[in-house]
Formats: sequence, structure tokens, C-alpha cells
Amino acid sequence: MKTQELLRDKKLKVTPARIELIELFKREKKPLSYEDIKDTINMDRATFYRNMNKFEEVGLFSVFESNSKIRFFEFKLTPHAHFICIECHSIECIKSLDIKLDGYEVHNMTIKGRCKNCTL
Amino acid sequence: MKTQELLRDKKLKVTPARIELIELFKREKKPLSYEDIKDTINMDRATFYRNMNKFEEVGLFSVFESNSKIRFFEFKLTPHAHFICIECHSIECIKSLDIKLDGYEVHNMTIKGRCKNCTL
DNA sequence: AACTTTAATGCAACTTAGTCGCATTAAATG
DNA sequence: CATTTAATGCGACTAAGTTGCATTAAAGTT
Ligand SMILES: [Mn+2]
Ligand SMILES: [Mn+2]
Ligand SMILES: [Zn+2]
Ligand SMILES: [Zn+2]
Repeated sequence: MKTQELLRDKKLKVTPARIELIELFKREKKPLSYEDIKDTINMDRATFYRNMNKFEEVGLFSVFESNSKIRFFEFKLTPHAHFICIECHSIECIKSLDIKLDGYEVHNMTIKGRCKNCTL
Repeated sequence: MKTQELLRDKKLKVTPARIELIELFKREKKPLSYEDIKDTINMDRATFYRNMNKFEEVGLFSVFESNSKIRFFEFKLTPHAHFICIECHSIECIKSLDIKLDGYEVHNMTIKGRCKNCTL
């Protein structure tokens, strides 16, 4: 779906900052933090966070916290889990798990542990 | 296992603060934040966090971040997932899921979404 | 039991991801 | 184009968690 439609659909104003963010995350296809992209984006920190919070609210993005209080954002295509390594701090998308919980509305899931490289 | 043994086993010094923390979390049997217990424990904030970090390192506790950067600690009996509601912010232990990932060492898991009460 | 080593504690200062207030600017609607 | 309403930038702020340092208390040793 086109970025502008996406925004109109959610009744959000179409602004350069929002287009920039959505296009960037559509391209990257992986979770990124503010720190990761602050030098490549063209907007204030507050604008970044305000927009990402809104994107999460309306369901365009999923958000999760890594080890140590850093927030990661990902454009929501197909819902899937994320594995966060406590050793090397890498984050992997885990598409093989399909989590269902009766009665609950599952938005996203994170698994913490040691990744393949770090479980020697 | 007795608290003192538990500590000796992990080669941690047996101190009043550590005993207090472990006994408290053994009793409560659920994830708690510093905020939750600061008024009932008898130690400095720094001591609390230093000990909890150590407890996680040695595998006595599992730790996860809720919505919004607050860290929750739980005495590790049987590993299980936690459901965090984005609406009412409640945290539920989900014992029915048993997550295995080949090659990975899974420590803990959090699921975000709407809980039974909040999915009207 | 005293002696020594090493790690734990309290306190205050610090760090830092994220938020907020406010004045300014720019979308949307007609 | 005029009006309304929401988004932006900026700086100040918040608060969870950390760190440095002097002090105290475990644990091991004589
Ligand atoms: Mn992913
Ligand atoms: Mn639990
Ligand atoms: Zn790893
Ligand atoms: Zn709920």
C-alpha cells in the first residue's frame, strides 16, 4: 500500500516527516532504534518519537524494548516474533513462530536468550 | 532450595539485602518493578538494581521491560512467557506456552497486546 | 578471635532515552 | 484564500537506572 494512502487511511496528516519515516522503515524491513537512524533522518527527536508513538497507536508499527531500555520500531507487515540476544545484543526476526492465545489480541512478541552464534 | 544455599551455589556473598530480595520474590511469585516494592524493602535503590542485575546474570531471576521502559523482575522457577496489556498495563504469567527454538537458548519471552478484559 | 582480602552497601551525582510546553509552521477542508 | 487543526522544532524537563567513592561487612586464613 502506498505511503500516502496508508496515512490517510489512519486519518493522519500526510507530512514530509511521516513519509520519510514510513518509507525508510519499509525499505529497511527490520527493527531500528532512534539511535540507529538519527543521522539519516531529517527531523527533530521529538518529532520522531511523537510520530512513532502515533504509528504504534494506529497499528502501523510494532514497538518493543530491547535489553536495556532502548526502544525498537518496525514497520508492521506480517506479525512475527523477535529474538534479542543477551550476549551480542543482536535482534533477529523469527518468522517461524505463530503465536495464538485464546481471548488475547496478540500484537507482538519478544524472546530473550542466547542466539545461535552465542550458544557456542 | 534454601535462599542461603541458592546464593552460595552461585558464589554470591550472603547479605541481608540479598536474602530480603530473594525471599520477597519467592513469596510474591510474580514480576515486580522497583517502584512496586521500594517502600517495603530496606535498601538503597542502587543496591536493589545492582543485586537484581547480578541475579539475572547468574540465572536466578528473569527480567523484562514492560511497555514504557520499566523493568520487571521475577524469581525464576519454571520459565514461562508474560503477557503485557497495552491497554490496562497488566502483566500476566502465561504458563501454557512452551517455546522452543532450535539452536537458540531461550531465557524468557514477552507478548504484547490486549488482554482478555481489554478485548471487549 | 583477630587479620586480611574482597565484595557489598549507601549516598549523591550523573546519564540518557524519551517526553512536554510553547511558539511557529504547515496540512486539510471548503 | 481563509480558517481550523494538527505537526514541528527547540529547549527544558523527567525519571529509570547507573556509577564513583568512601565506608562497611562477608568470607577465608592464620
Ligand atoms: Mn521483525
Ligand atoms: Mn511470570
Ligand atoms: Zn548473540
Ligand atoms: Zn488489559
